Amino acid sequence: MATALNIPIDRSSPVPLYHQVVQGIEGMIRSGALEPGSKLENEIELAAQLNLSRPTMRKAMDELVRAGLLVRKRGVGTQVVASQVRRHLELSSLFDDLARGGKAPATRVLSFRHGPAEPEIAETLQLPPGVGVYHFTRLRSVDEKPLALMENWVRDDVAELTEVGLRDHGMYQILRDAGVNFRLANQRIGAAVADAHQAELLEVAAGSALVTMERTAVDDTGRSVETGRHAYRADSYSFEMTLVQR
Amino acid sequence: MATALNIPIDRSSPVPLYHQVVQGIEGMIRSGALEPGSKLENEIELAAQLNLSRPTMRKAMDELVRAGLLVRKRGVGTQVVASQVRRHLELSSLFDDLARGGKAPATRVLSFRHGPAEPEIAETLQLPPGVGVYHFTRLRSVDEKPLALMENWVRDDVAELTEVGLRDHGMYQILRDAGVNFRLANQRIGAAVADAHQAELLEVAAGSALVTMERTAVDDTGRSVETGRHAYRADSYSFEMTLVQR
DNA sequence: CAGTGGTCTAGACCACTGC
DNA sequence: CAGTGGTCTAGACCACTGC
Repeated sequence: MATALNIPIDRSSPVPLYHQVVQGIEGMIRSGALEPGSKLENEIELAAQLNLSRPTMRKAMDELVRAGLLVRKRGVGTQVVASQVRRHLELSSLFDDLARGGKAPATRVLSFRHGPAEPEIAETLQLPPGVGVYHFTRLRSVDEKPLALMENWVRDDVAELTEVGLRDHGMYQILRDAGVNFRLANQRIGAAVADAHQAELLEVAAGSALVTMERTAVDDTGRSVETGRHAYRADSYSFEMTLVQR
Repeated sequence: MATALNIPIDRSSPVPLYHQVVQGIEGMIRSGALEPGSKLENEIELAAQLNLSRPTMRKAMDELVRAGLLVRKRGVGTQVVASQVRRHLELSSLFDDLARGGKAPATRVLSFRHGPAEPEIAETLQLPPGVGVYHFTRLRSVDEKPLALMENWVRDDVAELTEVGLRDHGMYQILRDAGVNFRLANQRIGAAVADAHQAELLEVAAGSALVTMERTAVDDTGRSVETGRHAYRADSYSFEMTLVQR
């Protein structure tokens, strides 16, 4: 009954073996070769099929379980999840998400300042003495339609930001290019109604629903690099995610 | 410079060793024994200190990285994240969240039906022929204040639901008690403005902001057990989460 | 170059499930 | 009871970082 894996493993590839397995199983699920609800062989058998050790096979399975593609039960086995799975909510930027979706995002920089931080922002970013911030607001549109109003603060010791740079590129892209490796973000999603100013910029009626998001992002040295408050048109944007039981 | 770990490891405990380490480090971070931004010893040294193998130590570290408490960098080392971390968005229920927060949630069951599913719901839950659904709406309040309006559909072959049961217990608790092991959920968070009906029940002005959430939950056999649409008062509720770079 | 985390192996023993 | 995933060990070799 269980489906055998037909995954090419390239031991000379720089891609880790467990990740080749992850990609292979993801591909088989996407292509339909592994049907929703179908059962996999036990992990010892699968490891043998692919000439891998059991820990390596397990590491691949663990990742797929965390991604929400497989479910496992001790004493029973491993199954492909019987429902369509959305992409896991990742640490990504709006600009990248839009670009990946084939859209052409456009950005208008509404304000841009550089200087010392207000106490509240200094506290949020835990700024050391002498470190200032860039503070700017942007309006992001897709196909001429306004989508998001974004206010952000960025430590000024991680990169040099300019108004022109922010108009032409996503903020995360600029920071990554400057050598910032983002590791995690704390974020809060809520709702609000548009005030007159927001309504005019986002081209909706005052009183329309907005999805609000506050985020602070941390890099691989543990520093809080960036914090921001965003408002999205609720008719054009929502946050999708897959939660996995720990 | 690096802080030594002072964690009791009990090899006779049913709690896995790696999880004892996770709990120990979490505790040291919470108590301040491990300061934000401080560096840990390398993992081989830490494993030796606790008399554990390196893979076991690594498994604990991996979990803490995923939880957003540690950041690691190859060739450099491991650090405690320098910012306050919120709890990871988990697969949990509103009722449990409120109860954990020391609140006393109250539920009013506004409607309750049992029968065949509408085609859209049957599709969402991928119901097999002959399986019906419970369909109900609830108003959840905390300290007499309305917080959420919830409409849910539950497969009728996983548990027997009653109006009284739903009034006195959280839905997830009832399902877990009936033997359902939830594994993952797909959810979408957005915003809306309250219509007259919602406004009256939630005791806000019509036109107030609401946080909306749609969710479908999957159990350990891969079945979609439950789907629902919820609306929360935006002035009292938001979704917090920590995203970790994959 | 020394130090760090990342990957991988070949085992062992155990807990849980369903018959 | 047989079958499954869960935990754990003691190594090995490698890639990357910062000096």
